[in-house]
Amino acid sequence: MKTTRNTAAKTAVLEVFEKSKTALSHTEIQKQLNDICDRVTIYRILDRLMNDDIIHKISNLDGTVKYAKCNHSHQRVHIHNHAHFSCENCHEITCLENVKPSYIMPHNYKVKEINFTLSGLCPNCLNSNI
Amino acid sequence: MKTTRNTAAKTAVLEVFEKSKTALSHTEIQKQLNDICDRVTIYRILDRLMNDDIIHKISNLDGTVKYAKCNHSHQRVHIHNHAHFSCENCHEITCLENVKPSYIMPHNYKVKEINFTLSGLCPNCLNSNI
DNA sequence: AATCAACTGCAACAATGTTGCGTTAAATAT
DNA sequence: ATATTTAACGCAACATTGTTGCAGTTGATT
Ligand SMILES: [Mn+2]
Ligand SMILES: [Mn+2]
Ligand SMILES: [Zn+2]
Ligand SMILES: [Zn+2]
Repeated sequence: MKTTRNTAAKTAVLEVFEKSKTALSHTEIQKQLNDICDRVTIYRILDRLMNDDIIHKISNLDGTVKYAKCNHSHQRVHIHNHAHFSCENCHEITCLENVKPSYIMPHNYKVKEINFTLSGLCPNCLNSNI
Repeated sequence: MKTTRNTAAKTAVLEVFEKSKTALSHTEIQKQLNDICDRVTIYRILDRLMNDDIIHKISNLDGTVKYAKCNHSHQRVHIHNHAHFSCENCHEITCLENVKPSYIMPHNYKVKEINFTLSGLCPNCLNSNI
């Protein structure tokens, strides 16, 4: 098995995730890193962090892709079954760790992963009533 | 209000949707159209059809975006609350019109749209046990 | 300190989607 | 039927996002 190394760039990316309360896109991460590494390197770090179940990917209806830290990496069986919220006003994406959809599937499908994203207005934008 | 016109290209795109049982990407549509129009035109037609609630967009975890016909355009209040299934083997995406997730949201969020995509193996690929 | 492979930077590329603008052709009125 | 209006089109040019190959670098281990 391939071992994974702790490089300066990887540590920096992890710090950015640690500081952020919302999910981040590749571009947002790059800006916060102030070009301490190449953008290709960021893509590769994100891939590794996903493989190691440290972050997870969130794909939004508008096509944007963001990443967020997993708050359950300690669990033996790692499963991302929580929902995400995408604000149509401020475009922030947050994990709703406690929102887990229930649903009934037709037979003959094998479900391995789910992606449940809700969009609308987040508490912040709702209060400043647009 | 801007009126919408029935052009040859738009009719051709609609026929492609009519024939297809699964959701289609922009590229798949372009191939089936045999270059009867420019690819930019297809993008613009898709935008119009979405505005008119004739098709809807499906955004997958792997970043691919597909479109499918709405089977409920007749309803007075048009809402896309059904799930979609994305097969990790054949990459086909199908509407699961009868699968509608139930969930409990925290207060202070205003939900306007949901995107619920499940992935795994579709009935076809499950039977030919990969 | 030497070794080894994971990691990086760079360049080059592919895929996807957008915009501006001059031209074409639906829909409507004459 | 013909003229008018403007939605829709083709084309070129561009932006963004993500991928790949390869030579060089650096983290971890011995
Ligand atoms: Mn998670
Ligand atoms: Mn629909
Ligand atoms: Zn917001
Ligand atoms: Zn399949």
